[in-house]
Amino acid sequence: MNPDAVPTPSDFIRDIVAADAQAGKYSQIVTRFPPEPNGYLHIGHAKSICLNFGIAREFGGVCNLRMDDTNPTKEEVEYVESILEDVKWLIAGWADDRIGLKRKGQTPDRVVRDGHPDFHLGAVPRNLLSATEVEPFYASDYFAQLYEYALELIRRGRAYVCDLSPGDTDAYRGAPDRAGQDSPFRNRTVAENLDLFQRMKAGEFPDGTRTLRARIDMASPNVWMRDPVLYRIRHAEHHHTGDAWCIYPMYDFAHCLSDYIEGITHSICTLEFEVHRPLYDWILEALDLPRPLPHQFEFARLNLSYTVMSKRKLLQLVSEGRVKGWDDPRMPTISGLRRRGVTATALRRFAYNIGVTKYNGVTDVAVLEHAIREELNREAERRLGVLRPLKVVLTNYPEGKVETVDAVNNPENPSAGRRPVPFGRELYIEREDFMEAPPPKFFRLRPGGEVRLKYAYIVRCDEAVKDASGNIVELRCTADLESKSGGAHADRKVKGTIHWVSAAEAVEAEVRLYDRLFTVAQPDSGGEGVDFKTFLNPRSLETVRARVEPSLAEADMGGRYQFERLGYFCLDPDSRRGQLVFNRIIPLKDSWAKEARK
RNA sequence: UGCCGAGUGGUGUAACGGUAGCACAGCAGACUCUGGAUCUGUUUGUCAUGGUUCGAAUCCAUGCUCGGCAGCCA
Repeated sequence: MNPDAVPTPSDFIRDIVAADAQAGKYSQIVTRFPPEPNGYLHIGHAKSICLNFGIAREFGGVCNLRMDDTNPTKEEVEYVESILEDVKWLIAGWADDRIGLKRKGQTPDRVVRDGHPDFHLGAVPRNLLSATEVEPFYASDYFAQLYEYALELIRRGRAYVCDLSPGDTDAYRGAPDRAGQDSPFRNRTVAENLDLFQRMKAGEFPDGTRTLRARIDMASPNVWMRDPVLYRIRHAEHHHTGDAWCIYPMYDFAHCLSDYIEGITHSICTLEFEVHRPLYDWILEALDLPRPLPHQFEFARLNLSYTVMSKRKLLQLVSEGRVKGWDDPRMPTISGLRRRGVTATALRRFAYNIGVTKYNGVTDVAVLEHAIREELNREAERRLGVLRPLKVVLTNYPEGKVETVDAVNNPENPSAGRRPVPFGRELYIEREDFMEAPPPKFFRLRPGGEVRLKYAYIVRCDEAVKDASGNIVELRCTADLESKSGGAHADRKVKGTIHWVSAAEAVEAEVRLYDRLFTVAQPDSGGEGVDFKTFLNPRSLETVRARVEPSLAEADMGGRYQFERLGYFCLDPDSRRGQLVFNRIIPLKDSWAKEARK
């Protein structure tokens, strides 16, 4: 089954888009995904990507990828590149024909309507240009146009240059339940504002000495309407525009106008921007723009149990070395999940399953895990691998004899075929599949007990050999030579079946076993002054030397395998020729673990 | 204590005045050469109180609870 063959999603935002499309409000639906390149994308962004690109594909529209890069001091090209890669990976084969990009280096076209400036820059039609000729949109590509819009706002008496210091600006703003006070610079003349703003741009003033502010209402119950800052002075190098500018627009000013310039119809963001919506609309309306205005809609961001989602916290984990990098397989980043082996289709299915609402809840990470297993169970070929090897000698099996057993590649998909696996006198089995004094309902090997070796023989354990300190180092067993799988007398039933590898033929591999990064469901709700890192799981990564069946020596990067009875695994990029490194994507559900806890 | 928003089983989400459903999780069982998968059954819910209505999760009122907002961050 195609994992994307799910019913068309429905939610309150799609309802709005559908109604707008129905009413013929727009010639085309245009959404946008606007990350700030100040960190790596995480699974919360994946939710947003699935929403925005999903709407684009369902309504025959486009979703522009835009870098929201208006703050030079926090943004870097490394982040731009990772964002591009992550988005492309996540939408590949699904909505990659809907991504809105622009010609490299292109900036908005200038149109003058009724003497007022207007700018437009739409996405380049697909297949018109090759991948090397296009790039994402950048808010910073609109700095010149935004500057013109700012001048227009000043001319209309809707913006002014304010000389208040940052501290005074705060003080004048008042509090949520206390009106603010007008800035003493609020009533400067248009000419003076124009002059000052141009000089701000020219670099005449140091950082923090002046701002451009919207002239709205210092007594507004919505603090974002209390003459919000539109431009600040920052003599800083910008990753995309270099040193061309020393004034930079604020989010609220840049975002709505970027949306407008690109012809966005539905600007979908998260709940915390709800209080900014009046400002979003105010700016666009104050400019009296000639084309249809974009509208902002808000949905609840994703919160996942047992992890953290804020870029600030993820950055902290990276910079403090708590994880190996942004793409550490334990990270909820898209690159981390990708390296871990999680597929894009699983992420999309997850996004579909959780839905879109305005309720700010916490999604159980089990929902994600289920989406991952569901696909992998269907798709992944099975292999035999032993994570913690315990040697087994079949005392009645001829020395030096090697036979091959016939193993099923994927019981969920017969067309995946079968493969030969070597079998011999000396084997490794999983240490935890043997217990000297097992509890009830332990269906694996025990002294005197029998177990089926998957695809091979039923064996009985005769003796557990121990070293001087009492550790079990080897099991001596006898095989029922009549019981070989597929053989004439194979139908004898035993309660347990375990996996194994042939000692002589198995290859060694490093296997990285990942567990949740945090020990508590909500690490960032620890209460006052409790650092989320307190709850870091010290055992989130365990590395073992495993033995895996020889066919895995040819495992390919990007391949995903189920090691039978254990979980799903994929090759890590750290692998070298002859040095396999596997990541455990996710373990199989383990109902024995549950039983054992009782 | 100003403004904005949200409350449906353990979690997430449907039902748009007409049988409260789905998914995940849980539990019980069947089946199984993966204690996987699959199948069957099943526990648990409309924040509260009033009102409108033949009928309310849905409409109205009041209250309660939770989240967001006072960056020259986004």
